[in-house]
Amino acid sequence: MLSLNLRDSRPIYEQVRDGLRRLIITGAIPPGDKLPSVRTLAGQLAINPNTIQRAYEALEREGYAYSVPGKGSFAALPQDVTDKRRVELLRQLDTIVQELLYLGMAWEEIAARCAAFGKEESK
Amino acid sequence: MLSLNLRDSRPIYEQVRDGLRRLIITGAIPPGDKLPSVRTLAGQLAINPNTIQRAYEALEREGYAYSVPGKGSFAALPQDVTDKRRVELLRQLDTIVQELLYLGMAWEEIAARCAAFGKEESK
DNA sequence: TGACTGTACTAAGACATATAATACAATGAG
DNA sequence: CTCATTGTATTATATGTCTTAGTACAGTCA
Repeated sequence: MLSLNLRDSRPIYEQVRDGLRRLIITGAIPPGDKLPSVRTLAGQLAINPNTIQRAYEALEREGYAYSVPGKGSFAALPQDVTDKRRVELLRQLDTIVQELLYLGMAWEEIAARCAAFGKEESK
Repeated sequence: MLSLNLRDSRPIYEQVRDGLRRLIITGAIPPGDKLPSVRTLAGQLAINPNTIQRAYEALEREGYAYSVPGKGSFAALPQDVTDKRRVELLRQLDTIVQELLYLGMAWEEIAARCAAFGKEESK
């Protein structure tokens, strides 16, 4: 389900956060479905529950999940994702596109890559 | 020339690296031109020379700069930028586009944003 | 020669990360 | 109600990274 690279320089809680976000985005965890409990996921990944909690807090700040004490944590609806996340993604997109252009890649080629994802989505 | 946010969680050497990379990409520092010396830039930014050196090492690994002992550090030519950087950027691009699509943004809109940069470039 | 350059190394402190060990309130099945 | 599970909070500790400080050495060039 999730994989970790303990050698990676990135903090574990970021890897968990990005991994879960990806599972939600790809639909592997449908909106409204329950995420693994803090203790369960910590056991599966063989890490501390506090680290999982930190990843869940981050996902909740972004709007990708919400937690209910006594019940569990759940995947949120796309509509509930905060606008700050959208703005941040666009900012990152601009930076990457600008550097790719500097490296000699044509903007048509970059746009085509985005289009390919769009058509993939509608299958 | 460069600005730092000491409150930011990001390490200073990463801010310096990204800032210089941006100056090179945008053409503010043309290929072949000399970058500020380790000690000079450290003095201007009021930080330690070791921190600047670390940023320069990173830029050299990416291919955006090269250093010559006794002479200085210089902006590299785009041709010398490693292919690994290109692949890494495309990987990041895919991840961001996929998340933007999940958030409901149309791929035409994303492609148009890339096109806007492309036309900006040709002015 | 002397002033500059990049580079290397050690030591110390500040800070983030991760673990460990508890504790508490809310939930829901029995 | 009882009890296991849930999220959440707290404190303490160990480790690694980041940054500064200080020093040193070799190459470049006026």
